[in-house]
Amino acid sequence: MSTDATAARLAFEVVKTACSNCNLRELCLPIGLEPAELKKLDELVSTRKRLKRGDHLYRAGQGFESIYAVRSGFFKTDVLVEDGRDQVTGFQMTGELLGLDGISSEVHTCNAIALEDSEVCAIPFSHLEGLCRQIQALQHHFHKVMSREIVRDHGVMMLLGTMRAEERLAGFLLNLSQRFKARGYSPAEFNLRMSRDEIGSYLGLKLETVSRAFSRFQDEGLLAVHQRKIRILNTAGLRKLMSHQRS
Amino acid sequence: MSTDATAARLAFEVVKTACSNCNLRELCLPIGLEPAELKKLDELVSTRKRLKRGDHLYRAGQGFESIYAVRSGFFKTDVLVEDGRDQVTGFQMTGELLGLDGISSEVHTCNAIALEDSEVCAIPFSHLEGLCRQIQALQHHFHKVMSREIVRDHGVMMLLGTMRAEERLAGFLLNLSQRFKARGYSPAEFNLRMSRDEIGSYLGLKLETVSRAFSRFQDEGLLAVHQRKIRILNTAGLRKLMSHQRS
DNA sequence: TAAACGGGTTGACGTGGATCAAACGTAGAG
DNA sequence: CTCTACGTTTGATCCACGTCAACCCGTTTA
Repeated sequence: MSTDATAARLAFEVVKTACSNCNLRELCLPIGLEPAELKKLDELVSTRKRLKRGDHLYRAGQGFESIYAVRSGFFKTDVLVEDGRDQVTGFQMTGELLGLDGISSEVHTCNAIALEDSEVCAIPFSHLEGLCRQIQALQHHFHKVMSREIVRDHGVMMLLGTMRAEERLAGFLLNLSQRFKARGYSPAEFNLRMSRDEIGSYLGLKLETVSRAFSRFQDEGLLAVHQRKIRILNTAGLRKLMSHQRS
Repeated sequence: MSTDATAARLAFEVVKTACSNCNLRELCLPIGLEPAELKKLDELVSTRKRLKRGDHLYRAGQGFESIYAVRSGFFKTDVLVEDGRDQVTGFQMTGELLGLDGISSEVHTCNAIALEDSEVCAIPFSHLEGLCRQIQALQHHFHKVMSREIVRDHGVMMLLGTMRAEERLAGFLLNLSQRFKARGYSPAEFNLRMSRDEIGSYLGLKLETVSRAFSRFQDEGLLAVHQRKIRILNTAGLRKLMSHQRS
């Protein structure tokens, strides 16, 4: 890329963002702040970044400086091991934070990849820590967000450790549904942004198994599946399927 | 329990603890603090709690107030779902923190159970947050600890999602070995504090599978196993086993 | 309009680990 | 010292999911 083009692109990317105007403030960090505090946060979140589908937001091994809030779009995070194994560790949508794993060692431990054209707010971490020392509500909220990530991970461990294929997929779909709902979208009808292979990687299954489970759900009238377009026809049925203990 | 006995027990339990004298300070929170700061921390960590093998430190659903640092002993955390499923989400040893999952919703989301007679320091969380606002080094360290927990969970997800039984057990043993080493114990010879069933639950395997994997490791000369006493004979072999990608 | 391509579906078959069952320590209790 | 109990080991069998392979479908490229 030429220097000119880079400059132009940067000029385009570095957009002044205002948390105080952002319609995500209930999902993201600024929840429950006073106007004066919000203003401080505005100064903190200085840059927005646009990414095209397939772009890396960051890569494993890269130095950690900022966490990111998804403003629009959809991401996945994955870890790869030298022996070729890889695992999708999460999917992130609007209002969710990316990069918390990098705090521990000052280095990102996974890759974050846009699954569609997306926009994120970069939050320089040392600034965030500074502000957390000033604003108790922000500090507490940030701690809650990190803790929620730990709880979420425990849920995934549960899923991977104790559930069979159809239960895992049902759990995954119900989780997505609920997150879409929380963002004002239909909980019953949505487009998957990820491939069967990526779902499989997240759920510890092969893509063929994921595909078969989709087909079976459709046969049983739980879902209408058309490529990546999903319509949930029987939420209760999916939920019941998940709680069928084995043994 | 009679009121007298309770009072006596409480009197016994509420021991003044001094972080500044604690030999764990490299593992726990106080790393890299100034003497004056350490003194403040001393005031924060007011109580120590003793637990007998099998005691619950806290239970899922219980209100969250404090996080705990393991001073001595060994713990497991597990989540149970109403349908009867349960999963061990982690094992904690000296210097490690318990209860971070409770921050998100002010309620503990898992059970913490002592696997041997143990002692913990209770750290009232709101006090900790207060101190984090005053002491930058403590704040940063705490954030690192939370982030490390997230990274650890990703590792477990990797293990559960992509590894086969022997690889999981090898990974588990190497992890334990490394943690014992970091605490000044032999990395090659240690006692497991948990049953085969608990290992299995953590690794997403049945106890029989764990037992068979132990036997095979012993046959192959990688380990000497005598009940819960483990001696690692070939660390490199275990490590190699783990990086044998499949497919 | 065809050809190439990537993602998805479906079928046939193999296998790793679950399940079921029995026997074997080792540790407390009487 | 025996009895009982619990955790562990080991064997035989089963099955859910992985593997391999063919085919389909929608999209992009020539």
